[in-house]
Amino acid sequence: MRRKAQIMGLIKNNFVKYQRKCHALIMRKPTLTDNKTQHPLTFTPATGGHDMFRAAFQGRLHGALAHNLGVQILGGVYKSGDILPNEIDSSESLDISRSAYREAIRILASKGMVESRPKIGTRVTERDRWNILDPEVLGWMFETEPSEDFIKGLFELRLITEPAAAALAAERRTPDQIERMRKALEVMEAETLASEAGRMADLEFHHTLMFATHNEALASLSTTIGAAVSWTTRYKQRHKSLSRDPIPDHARVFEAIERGDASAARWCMESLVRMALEDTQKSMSPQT
Amino acid sequence: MRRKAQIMGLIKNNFVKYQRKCHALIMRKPTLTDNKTQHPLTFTPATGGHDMFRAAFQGRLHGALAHNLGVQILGGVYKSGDILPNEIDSSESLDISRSAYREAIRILASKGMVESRPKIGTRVTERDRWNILDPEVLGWMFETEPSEDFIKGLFELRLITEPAAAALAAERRTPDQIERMRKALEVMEAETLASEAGRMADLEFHHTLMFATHNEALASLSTTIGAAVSWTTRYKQRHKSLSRDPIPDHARVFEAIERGDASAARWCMESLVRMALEDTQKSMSPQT
DNA sequence: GACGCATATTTGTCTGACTATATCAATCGG
DNA sequence: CCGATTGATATAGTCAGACAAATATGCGTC
Repeated sequence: MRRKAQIMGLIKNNFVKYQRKCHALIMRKPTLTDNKTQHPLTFTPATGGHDMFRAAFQGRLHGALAHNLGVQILGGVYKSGDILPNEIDSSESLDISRSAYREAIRILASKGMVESRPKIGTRVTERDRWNILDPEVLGWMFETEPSEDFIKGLFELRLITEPAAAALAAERRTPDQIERMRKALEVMEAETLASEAGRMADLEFHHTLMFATHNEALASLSTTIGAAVSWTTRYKQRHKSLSRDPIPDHARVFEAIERGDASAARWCMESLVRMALEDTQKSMSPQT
Repeated sequence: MRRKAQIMGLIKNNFVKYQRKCHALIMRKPTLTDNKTQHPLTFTPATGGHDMFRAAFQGRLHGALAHNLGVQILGGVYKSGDILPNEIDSSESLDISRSAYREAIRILASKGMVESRPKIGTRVTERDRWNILDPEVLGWMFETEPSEDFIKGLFELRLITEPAAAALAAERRTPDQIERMRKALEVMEAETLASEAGRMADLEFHHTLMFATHNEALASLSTTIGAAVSWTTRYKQRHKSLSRDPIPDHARVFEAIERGDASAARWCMESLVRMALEDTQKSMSPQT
């Protein structure tokens, strides 16, 4: 194995030199960079680009493709049971290599959205099998206006988990976590939710809260829900100015947690989420 | 661009032929087939092989590798912040191609467990960033004995979501779903949880229940939790025979849902989960 | 009519080369 | 002496083309 590699290396080196020469002679290198500017797949952060998500595929081809395909599937361009064109055709028509295409498909497959088998192709799975709680998938979901039912469902989930989590957090939080939440709250007060920094602080607040439950599964769910919250908040903002100031609600939750009052924390959080749902619904109903 | 490729292709083709010749001469190709029979990665379904999960990577190399790496990461072989050996070395030492290795890494990356950047390598991310609610990840988790805290956390999550879901299901279930739950219950009664079929019926019961909430997010969470339930059940079984018969609990939940009594459904479900937690804890404590 | 077998098609795997990118060090300018 | 620019280097990312494996489909045989 090694021996082979060595020998091949020797042979190759000379050839590569020749190749480079040809390369340079035949045609100025298109550098791929100026090609990329018009590549149909360059990830255009149309959504504003939360760092959290952008990080996942900053300019990586397979990531961008997975994103696009994911959005298309969620948006109904490909329906459950549809079979995408085979790898050769797909990669060719997208003007990318088969490897890149395959890696994109692997990403989708790992989120349960497609399933590929030899001789069959790559099939979009049933909707109830795909993993919509994956933060990335959730992000894709919000690229196209998600259905009202879906958003309602999301809030229902928040309404179930977050109050319970707040109660647990009130019992288990560490002083350090209280400090972090206090800081986040201060930032929120200063910036309001209209700014990116304010939304980030909101996210930090909820995330720290979930983390304070010292429950790994719950914390993970938080990351997801946090993502959703951030999306809906943005969504809400876009349609009309916020009708109520959510800061007092947050402050009440915080105080309850700080003094370790579990049932108060639960109750305040429930009211907070309910308000948020109301706001979101209000901002959605006009265009119904 | 095209032209370049063509010309290079011509030049290369001849070279490649020569290369192959050398290749063949220097060392017989191990045909991969007879190599594979003893391939260290052949997925041995040590866990018994739930169809649901096995389907994800039936013999696929990248799937098996993702599985192995995933288990190793979850098991602490690679810690957060560790950087795995580079792609060339890894794929060589595993005796697989770089593509297969890369696809495995993509799977892991899409679950948030690793993050790879040029010149840095592939780094294991912070534990709180990985997506433990992904059904596959959860499955991997149970390959090595998960920590008691983790299991407790999982049950806490069940304790939060399932009663609420039962209440919603009581209000929204369709006749069809009642029928499916009844059937599942019957199977459970006939087979008990000791058999595979019985466990499957249990899973079907919970899944249908979650589905009956007509809440997509909740249903997705159910798939995950269902997976967890099935794993813990198996886990429980392995250590000692079940101490209590869980069928009556299920029956009570079912009846409440059938007659649309939301608060009863919530209450019965809560008691069911609590019992299950107790059983699981009992079967874990001995070896503490 | 049922069962086994060939075939064709599609994903899966392999190989090797090249590109892009980001870190780190060294060098140059202030 | 310090800082910014630049270059070297190592690593993931992309590409291209071949071959292997799997399996649904259709054919042929019994």
